[in-house]
Parts: sequence; structure tokens; C-alpha cells
Amino acid sequence: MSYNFKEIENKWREKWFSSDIYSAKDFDKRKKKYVLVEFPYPSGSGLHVGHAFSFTGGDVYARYQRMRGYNVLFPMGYDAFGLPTENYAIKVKRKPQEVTKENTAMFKDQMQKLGFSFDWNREVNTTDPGYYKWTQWIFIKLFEKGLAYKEEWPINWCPSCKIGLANEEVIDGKCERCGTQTQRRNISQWIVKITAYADRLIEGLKETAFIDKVKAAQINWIDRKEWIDITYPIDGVKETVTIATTRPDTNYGATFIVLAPEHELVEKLITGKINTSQDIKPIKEYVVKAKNKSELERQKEVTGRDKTGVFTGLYAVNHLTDMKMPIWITDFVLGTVGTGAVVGVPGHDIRDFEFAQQFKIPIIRVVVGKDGDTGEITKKEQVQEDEGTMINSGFLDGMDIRSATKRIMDYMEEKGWGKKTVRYHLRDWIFSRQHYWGEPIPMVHCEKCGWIPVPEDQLPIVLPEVEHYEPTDTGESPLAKIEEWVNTKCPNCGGDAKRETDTMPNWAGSDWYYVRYLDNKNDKAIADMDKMKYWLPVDIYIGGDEHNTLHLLYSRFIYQFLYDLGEVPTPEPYYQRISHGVILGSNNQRMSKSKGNVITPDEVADKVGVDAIRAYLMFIGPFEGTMAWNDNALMGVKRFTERLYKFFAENTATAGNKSSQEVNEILHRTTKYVTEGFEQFQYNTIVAKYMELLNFFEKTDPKNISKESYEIFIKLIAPIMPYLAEELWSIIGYEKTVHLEAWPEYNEQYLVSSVVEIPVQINGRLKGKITVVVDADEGQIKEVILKDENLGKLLESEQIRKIIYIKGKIANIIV
RNA sequence: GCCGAGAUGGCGGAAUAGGCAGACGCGAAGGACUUAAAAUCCUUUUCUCGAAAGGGAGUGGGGGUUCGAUUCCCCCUCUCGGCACCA
Repeated sequence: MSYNFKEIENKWREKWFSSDIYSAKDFDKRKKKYVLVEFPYPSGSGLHVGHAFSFTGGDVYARYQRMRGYNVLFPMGYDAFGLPTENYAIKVKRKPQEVTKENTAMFKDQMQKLGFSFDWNREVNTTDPGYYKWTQWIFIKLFEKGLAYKEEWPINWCPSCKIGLANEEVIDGKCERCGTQTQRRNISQWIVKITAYADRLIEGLKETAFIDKVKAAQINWIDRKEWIDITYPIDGVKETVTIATTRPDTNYGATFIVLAPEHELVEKLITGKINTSQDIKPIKEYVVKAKNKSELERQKEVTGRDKTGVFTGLYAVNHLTDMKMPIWITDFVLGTVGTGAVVGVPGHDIRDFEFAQQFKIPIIRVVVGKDGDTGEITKKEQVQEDEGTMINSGFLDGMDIRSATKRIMDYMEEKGWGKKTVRYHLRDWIFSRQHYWGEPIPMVHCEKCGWIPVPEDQLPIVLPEVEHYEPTDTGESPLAKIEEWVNTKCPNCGGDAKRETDTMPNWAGSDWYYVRYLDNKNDKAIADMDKMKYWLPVDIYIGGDEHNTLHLLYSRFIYQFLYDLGEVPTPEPYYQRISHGVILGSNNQRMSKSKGNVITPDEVADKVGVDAIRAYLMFIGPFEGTMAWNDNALMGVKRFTERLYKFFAENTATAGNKSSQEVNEILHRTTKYVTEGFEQFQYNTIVAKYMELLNFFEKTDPKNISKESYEIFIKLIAPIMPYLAEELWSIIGYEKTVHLEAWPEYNEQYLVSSVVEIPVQINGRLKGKITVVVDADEGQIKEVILKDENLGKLLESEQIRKIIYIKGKIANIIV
């Protein structure tokens, strides 16, 4: 009887998906469980082993909960807009629509092969107009509530790829793909005001059961801080400069001001609106050069390298000291942080110190650190940054820097010199992409009326199918060339108007997809409210660490916004979030084509069977961990599936009438372990328990194993090895699927044995073991120990001073 | 630099309300089957001294609490992941 996994898989896959056994029932009386895994981007290279890993993790959980009697929703879809498809389509001269269709079909086929119990009736695809109608609708709501606005914003531009790049895509000032020097360009873009929800996004975490690491990632990313914006008069001209700082406590030591090249004062200097004694030419040159660098490049290695900068000839006056502080321009100050101007306190900030040293600006000590040094600061090591006591600071002297910070903030506000404000590291969200393959932003620009949203009844604005969608030189979206699409009428006044030609970022479609699964064909709303009330929030969301900041934050924001509109029923979308680990190549490096270490789940499944690869993926290490692919270990798991099949095929027909106490004990112990393990995603040890159980069964006389015991074993493996379980279930004579059977209950009565083995230590060192009745007391224990051949001999010549006995656990004898 | 996670055999990893360290798998060694090999099965496998009985050491390093510490506390080193010179 050989284990023909191919045949088994084909047989059951067909049955499962034609009989719909995994579909979730709206409004069912059973308790609901919404299990969500991040939907994939359907790339042309097919399902990655990383997908197989995380989806198996989710599938196992969904299958387990289904057997526990929950009405489980475990849906799947595609996040299919995006650059890789667009680029590929351009390269092979095909339509992204077609390429996407092929890729999603391939993904679905691969996912079904791997036995994932997705409810395919609920499939969504972000590129489907019926879907993105509602992505567009959400954007319009954002606009109506003043949370979307259009503004010029600098982007990194690659003149060769003709594309705007994210900061992360610019390496050393060069385009990541082609190596061309990037430029900075200001492009008018749609911005979504996520910062308006910054506090809510922190607060809302209390409603969730995210693991701490995820909560921390969210809070750190938002990074809320109290600032004060201080406005200084500029000597000799009718201008002021406003700097932003979180450390006004050191303001007695402020000796200079630095402006970002983008700062409005710089603009005024260059255009001659402000007179200065300094030569304008070098200022202009510096500014032009700086503006072409990416933010990343400007901030890279700010400390420890020579500073660049140019003096404006202007001086700001320090309110506290009346010192005339020279105003410089430098590129490490960013226009997009704070007010784009910083006050320099060289005694207490390494960057400021290096700048002051280089340009011979005075350095004043205003904080004393632990070392007690009150002298002049001449070396980098003396710069006291985060702690200490104030000196040379008037009324702040003697205060701890933290209380000094509070005190001076209040003082400056009273005096009218500064204004307290809360700022976040989180920035507003640039929502425009100058690309074809994305959701069109449903806005119309009219000369008379300005930006007007497309009326709801005209949604969706369908992405027109065109011949050419290459990006353009101008930085405009390719859609801009399609005149018959661009030219339209203003919904407001009926006059000539033009459509927005930018498309939305990838995140837009993935922000709310889990809502659409609940009602994927609804034409009247994002989803039916009653269905949402039944299913939301998502009970558990399984995803990668890389999405613990941006995707999670964006989607929580959009959901909170929808909640405020009364469109969704709960304040938070996800109750629990856990992050799955990463599978590296066998050389312990990330899988990539160039390293030649890519594992394709399909191929592996062909070789060893789906159940083996699933069990292997779960067994390889902790679900959250990072682990390397190992072919040998895979073969070990394959052997296990073969042994399991063989054991059942050969023995179940002659099952005993009753299981022995021993069999019952290990079986129920395993059931308890596996049950608790599934709740906590301890998949690797669950597989180990399966192996232990089989090892034990193989050594047991088959007469002592009943049919009921075999059934329990099959149910236990069903979530991880669904095909094998189904086959074994039919081998023992059942026709219905095992996957809707009730999860086995363990019986406590089998778990308590009457006797127990107690390890015995002498002076904390293990010396032997004794077997006693479970509730033996200390006296009985002592008796048994002294009678024990070895232990008795060891204790003969010793004086027992104390016996520590932990019931059922251990005995320690102190001599 | 900050935040988070972690360090256990030859390897992946088990075990923490403090109680037999190394489950399970891989690898390795020996054996059975075979003309032989593969596959399969059996045995051994933390290191070390010892022929054995048995002893000693041992969870990154150092200290502490405890009858007892991989687990708790303090200090240090290193590794991985995320953010990154945010004023």
C-alpha cells in the first residue's frame, strides 16, 4: 500500500471545492471567527514560499476553528494594482489587465493545490471596477471631510525611468533600478491628512490585542512629541524667523540658526526681497545643489562628516540673552520637518557642535552632566545631549532638563515668543502616483469651481484601456495623454473641466479589502451594515512584520475615518494581529532570483506532497521566527507522512475494541497539547507531538488501539495535513469530510495517573527516581527513598537535614 | 543612536506561575535487509574522564536571590529585525 499523494490530493481537492465545504455563512447562529491573512500581490513569478508559509499558518488556524464549531470566515483576494505588473506589461507590450488576469488565475490554482480552505465565493480583486468604485468613493469622502487636499510636494525624480521614487528607492542619490542621478521635483499631489488621526491611531490600540511588538511599532512610527515654535526678530530687517524645537530648555545656549534650503526666507533672499551684506551668488549655488539631493541623502551621516552651509548675512536675536545669532543655510535641515528652521545649541547637540566648530560659532555650556564638568566644551565627547542639570541659564539654573523644558515652554508662551504645538513623526500621506496601473483619483478640475469630486452615481471612474501607458517625461500620469478621457464637464457648473490623471498608491486598495470580503458584490455600499455587524472586527490578522507600520496604520486610519462617518460598526478593524516569520534560502539569505536560492512551493509539493510541505513549513521553527529552508528536514517530514499513511492503512482494519490506559493517556494528553497549541500558534511543537504520537502507536500492540483512538488522531492532524487526514478518514470508513467534524475533546480522567515518577535530588543534584502514588506525603516519600537501593545507600552515612518535596514534581534532600 | 526580539548539542529547535535541560526533526556512527547501492528498519548520539560502575562540566560572559535558575534581579558582550542623524 503505497502513499500516492498526487492521487489523494486531486481526488479531495475536487470534492472540497465543488461542494463548498469551506464557505462562511452570514448570520449563522454559531459564533463567528474572522481569520484574515494579507492578500498577495499576484506577481508573474507565482506563489512564493513565503505566501505558502503564512497562508498555511492562517489555514491551519481556520481549519482548527472550523472544527471547533466556529462559523469561520477565511477569505482571499488580490492586491493587483502596482508597478511590477505595469513594468512587465510595458516590457512585453501587453495590457496590465490581461497580465493580471493570468497571474490571479495562476495564484488561485496554486492556492487551491496547497489545500487552503479559502471561501472563494468572497474573492476580491482591487483592480476590479466593482471593487475600486468603493476605493474611489472613500477618497471622495476624505475630500468632502477636508482630509484630502492638493499641494506641491517634492518628490525624487529619475529622469531615465521617468518616474517619481519613494525615498527608499533612492540609493546614494541614485535611482535604485538604473543608477541615474535623481532630481528633486515639486509636483502638485493629493495629500491625505492622516496626521489628523494620529492621536486616535495611538489611542485605538487599547481596543486591540495586538502583540506588544506591533503596538510599539505603531506608536514609534507615529511618534508624538511636544514642541515649541519660537519666533525671533531678525536684526535690522522687518522679518522674523520661526524655529521648531523640543528642547527649549537649552535656549540660553543657542548661538545660531540654520535654515533648510527650501525655507521661505531663503527664497526672499535670493529674489532680493530681503537685503543682505552677503554675496547672493554662493547662496544661490548652495541652495540649487541642496534641493536636488534626496532627503535621505541630505540626512545620511550628518554627524561625523564635514558640514556644508552658507551664511545669509542675517542675525536673529535671542530673547533670553540678546545675542545676535547668525543665520545659516544648511542641507541637513529639512523643509518638511518642523518649521524648516532650527536653532543651534552647539553645547548640547552633536550636530550643532560640529557645525559650530567648523564655522567658528561660539559654544556655550548650559547643562551639566553626570561627570560634573562645568567647563568649556571643546570636544565632541563633552557635548551633553539627553540628561543633566541647567547652568548659565538664568531662572532655570539648577533644574533638571526635563522640568526646565516644561518651565521655559510656559514662560515663552506667556511672553508671546513661542507657541507650543504637538507634532508627529508621521507625515501626511502622499496619495498621488503618476502611473497608469492604479485606481484613477475621482476628481475633476474646473477653472471656475476648482477641484470637484465626481458625483457618486458616476462611480466608478474606470481606468481606460489604452495602447500606451508608459510613464511620461513631464512627470504627468500617462492618463493625461488620453484626451477623450481627460476632458469632461464640471459636475458643479457644467463647464469644461479636466479629470485628475494621477492614480492612487498601492495602499489604497488594501486599506479596506477585509470589509469587502463580507459583501463582495454589493453595489450600494462598501458592504452591508448587518453583515459588517456580524463579522467585524477581524478576529485575527496574520501578516508580515514589514506591514506592521504602514499598511496597518493606513488601513486602521481609513477604517476609523469610515467609523466616524457611520459606515462601519466598530472603532477598530482588527482585534488581534500576529506577525508570521520569514523563510530564508538554504544559504541563510533572503530568497532572490539573483542568489539562486528561491524555493517554489509548487515544485516542492510535486516532489513530496502538499501535506508534507505544509507540515514541514509548520515544523521548521516558531511561526513568528526567521528560519532557513532545509531540504533534509523536509525529507524527514515526508518520511513522517509516509509512515503515518502506512500505519493507518495497515492497522485500522483490525482496530481493537478498546484502547489501553496507556494509549488513552498519551492520546488525550496530545489532544490537550494540540488544542492549546493551536490557540497560540505553536505549530512547530504540534507537529512534534504528532510524531511522538505516531512513534508511540507504532510500538503499541494494535489490539490496544481502538477505532475511536484512530479517529481522534486523524482529527488532530486534519488542520495541518488536510489531504492525508481526509484520506485516512475515508480509509476508516467515513464518507463525509473530516474537516467539518467536531474537534476532539480531551478527557481529564485519562490525564491523571495514580502513580507518578518523582526525580530525587541530593543537595540539588539529581541522584535517582522513585515511583510513588500521586498524593503521597513527605513522610511516605522519605520512606520510599530510604528503601530505594541506590538512594538508600547514598544516604546511609549522611545526616538528612531537610527534605523539600513539591507534590508530584520533585524531591530535594539536603544533607 | 533609538525601539523590538534573541543567544540552549554538529544543525533547526523543545522545555519558563523557578523543579528530571536537550522533546521532535536533521546530521553523524554502528547494525539488519541487499551481490551492491538507494529506500526502509533497529541501536547509539551534549561535552568530558573512565574498560565499566560511576564521576565532573554544561543553556553567550560576570555577579546576585534560592534547597533548586535556561527561567527571576543587576552588569556586560554579541546577533537579528524595524526606524533612522526629527532638531
